[in-house]
Amino acid sequence: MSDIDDPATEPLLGRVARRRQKNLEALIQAGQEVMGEKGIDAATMLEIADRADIGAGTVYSYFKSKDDLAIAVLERLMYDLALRIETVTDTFTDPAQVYAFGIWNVLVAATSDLRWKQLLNRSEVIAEAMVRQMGPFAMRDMQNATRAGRFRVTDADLTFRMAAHAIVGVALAVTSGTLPEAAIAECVVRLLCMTGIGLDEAQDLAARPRPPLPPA
Amino acid sequence: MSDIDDPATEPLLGRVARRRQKNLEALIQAGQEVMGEKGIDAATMLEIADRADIGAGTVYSYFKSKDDLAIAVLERLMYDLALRIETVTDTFTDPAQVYAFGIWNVLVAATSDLRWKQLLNRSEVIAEAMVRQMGPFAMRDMQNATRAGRFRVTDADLTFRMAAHAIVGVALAVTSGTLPEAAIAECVVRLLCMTGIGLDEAQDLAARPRPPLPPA
DNA sequence: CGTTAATTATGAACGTTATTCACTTATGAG
DNA sequence: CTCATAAGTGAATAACGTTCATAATTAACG
Repeated sequence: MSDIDDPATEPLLGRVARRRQKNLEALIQAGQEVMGEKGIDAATMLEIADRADIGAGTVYSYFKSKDDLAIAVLERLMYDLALRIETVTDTFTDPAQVYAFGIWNVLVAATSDLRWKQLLNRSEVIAEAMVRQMGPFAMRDMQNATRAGRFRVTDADLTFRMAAHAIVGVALAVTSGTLPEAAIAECVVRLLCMTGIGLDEAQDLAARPRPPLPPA
Repeated sequence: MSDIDDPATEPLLGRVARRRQKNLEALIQAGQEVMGEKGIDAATMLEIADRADIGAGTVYSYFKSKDDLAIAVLERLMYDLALRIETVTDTFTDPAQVYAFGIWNVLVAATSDLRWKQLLNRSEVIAEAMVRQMGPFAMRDMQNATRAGRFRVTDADLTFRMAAHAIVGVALAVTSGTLPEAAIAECVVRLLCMTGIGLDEAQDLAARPRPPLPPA
């Protein structure tokens, strides 16, 4: 109690912090696996904890609740996809096409990736994760396109939030067979319409070729 | 076993059928109350059964599961609102305005009716109920407006499904304070854009006066 | 090194709640 | 009145998220 310097949390960043980081990653990874296999509700905290090789109670020192963990899992999924999309779109010249390419690929991922299918049943959670993680990218693209005179977006936040929920809804309908796969293309067109670009231009945008995404 | 006529289920419609009908109504009513007060998840089957004056186990002879009951509750809510909207719109002459008025009022109900707020947290359930109960009305309106040359909708089912999910998403954001009340108007504009009508006409449509709905 | 205070991990125990089921009650036909 | 069937009942069950008393680990300090 005599030391003058009080570095507070500085010396705490040793083995503990490293293990904590590893455990956190293991938990998100395990959560993604189990929830992706059985769905969020059917996934049990015990199985996730086991697969992450962590005690059942310990999970709660990383996440406040099961929903909290689910949010982290989904946000990770969204962020990873956003980055993969980004690697392709930063070669595009038309800002409107950047946005179009983005939502198209999100829709494709949501309907084809097995992991996503199980997660769609908690629409509000997955849509919220999408807004938080992909929103910044999407809003930037919409604003760029608006500045370039392509889109006419006044509230990018609202517009993308609407798009995110619509995407989840359509993905849900497609994976459950209520809507055909072909609906994806039309969905993209309609989401582009929401930006104020007009139907004809939207169809034109949606018809552009789409380079493949880099592998996950 | 001698009677020639075999009306099958005809004689069964006596006291039993009447009680069954009453119980069903009581259950949906009680479900609406309790779920509207505490949310779907926090509502317990026991409280709902009690309030409907029905044994806890008996509920399962009316609904396969809690989710099933929630779906029935939400579909009832949607259908009632659809009918109330209908009483106003059947005096309209512009078919595009009929659709615009409808989505606007759904959005208003979702953000102002206390009961709805608690239910929004199960987005996919409420959106699905909306599609099932209001979809037929909305699709008819969109198709009318398309025939009249106002909208340019090719897949009304898809378009309204997207709208329903977007509405729920926006309502969720407004009630949670993430979006301001003013977002409702802009949301309506963007949903109208999805019909292919173009931004300017959409804004014009959204600015039209809206007669009040009849009381519930 | 050994000691110690504090932080983190553990998994058994808890409480809650949707659902089931053995049993009772009500109904309508003969 | 009697019986067979359908409907109702609520206590018992099972499952799972979460908590908590205890144990292990850590890093600073003498």
